Amino acid sequence: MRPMAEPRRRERKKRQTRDALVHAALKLFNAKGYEHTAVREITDAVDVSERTFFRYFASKEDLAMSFVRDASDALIRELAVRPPEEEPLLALRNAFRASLRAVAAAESHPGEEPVYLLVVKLIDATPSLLAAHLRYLHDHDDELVRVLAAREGVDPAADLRPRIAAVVFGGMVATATKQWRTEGSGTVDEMLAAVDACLDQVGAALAGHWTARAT
Amino acid sequence: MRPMAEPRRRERKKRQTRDALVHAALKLFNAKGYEHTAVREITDAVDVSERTFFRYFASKEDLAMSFVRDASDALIRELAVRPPEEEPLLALRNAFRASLRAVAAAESHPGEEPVYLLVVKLIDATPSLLAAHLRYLHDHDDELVRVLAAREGVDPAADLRPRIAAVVFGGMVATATKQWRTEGSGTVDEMLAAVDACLDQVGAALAGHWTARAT
DNA sequence: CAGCATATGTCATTCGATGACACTTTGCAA
DNA sequence: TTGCAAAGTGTCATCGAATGACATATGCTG
Repeated sequence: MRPMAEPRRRERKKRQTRDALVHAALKLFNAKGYEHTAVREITDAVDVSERTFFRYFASKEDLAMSFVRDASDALIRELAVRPPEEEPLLALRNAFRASLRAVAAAESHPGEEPVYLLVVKLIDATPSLLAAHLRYLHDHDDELVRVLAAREGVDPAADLRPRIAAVVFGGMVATATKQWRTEGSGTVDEMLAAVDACLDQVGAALAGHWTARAT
Repeated sequence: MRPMAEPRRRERKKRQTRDALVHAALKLFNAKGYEHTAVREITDAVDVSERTFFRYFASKEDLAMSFVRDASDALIRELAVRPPEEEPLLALRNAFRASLRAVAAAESHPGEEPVYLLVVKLIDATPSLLAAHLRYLHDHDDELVRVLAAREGVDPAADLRPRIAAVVFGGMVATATKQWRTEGSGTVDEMLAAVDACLDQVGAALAGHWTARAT
């Protein structure tokens, strides 16, 4: 008959090897860099065949992007539960804050650096991963757009505003990440502060001429 | 002694093979898609070795990105010569208009579809190229930031506004391109109109709640 | 246990990319 | 003109990512 929620050993083992692959990969990536880590090395560390790796992940890149997916999903979820009174950009800001905290807290052994921050730094330091990340954002802003449009009761197909808000917000996060990477100690709070700083100046950056002044 | 600007045959031949590679590649890309075109096929069409290809271009991707580089450079140039009275975003908009027109007019035989538009469509339709394109924008916004900051006389290191303006503008171009690709006939004028439409709504998208209304 | 579905392993192959080395062409100078 | 040095190119070998075909092993269900 049908597989019918075939639980137990099989499913557990799958999750087990998957986790082992991710874990081993991350360890190697952080030790010798993404580019200089062969898939072979990852699979050797877990003792599975190379072919198996590509049954779990579409590509080496895909493995690294799994964290991005998680974070993106978390953002969407948090945005969906923000109170409707909050204006779009404030809701995005708060949702980002909540999701980043949640993702950083999850899957990180206390006392150690949050895994998610390691991944962010890895992505930012690896050209091909950065490209993949940007494309992910570009490809998945539709979900964000949907939620934003629903919150405000507008039609996402006819109204450009939700899409624009999502794109601008994404751009600010990307910009803030760039700043965050090059200065400071790389904590979650600093990241949030950087995003806030960017968002706080969007209005000023787009309106009229800029008056010379210290920031 | 030193090479000392050794011009003539050598340089001409180099440009010749380079152009031949680009031309052959573009033809093949548009015929069977970027992914399904092997470097081998390109070099066979030009009758050079595969190794030579990689002496001209760092990668297959790099060849496709050469057009993006040209367009980006054109935008920077146009922005630099915009009258200082124009506000930053208006200057960007006008510079984009001018550069797009220039790039589309260049290297396109009259009567045919501008080469540049073909490339834009190719990039947009090819995931890996889209990723590369986004990364290019992300990596090269510093140049745009410098010019913007210089125009307005602010310090790009201390002031986030030029960077934010550049990122937002880039986001709008990307968004407009997405729209442009999915609806309409894909002309230069439609592209410009799409960018204008996006830019015209940035203010409304970022401020307060959205009132439901037809766009 | 039998029989099935699924997960995994093995093998072969394609394609992008890079290093090492030899050969040819071009430019320059004695 | 001749001869040398440098730049350009070709050939060969190799690596890594990714995919298809096919066999094998493992867990699931009756």
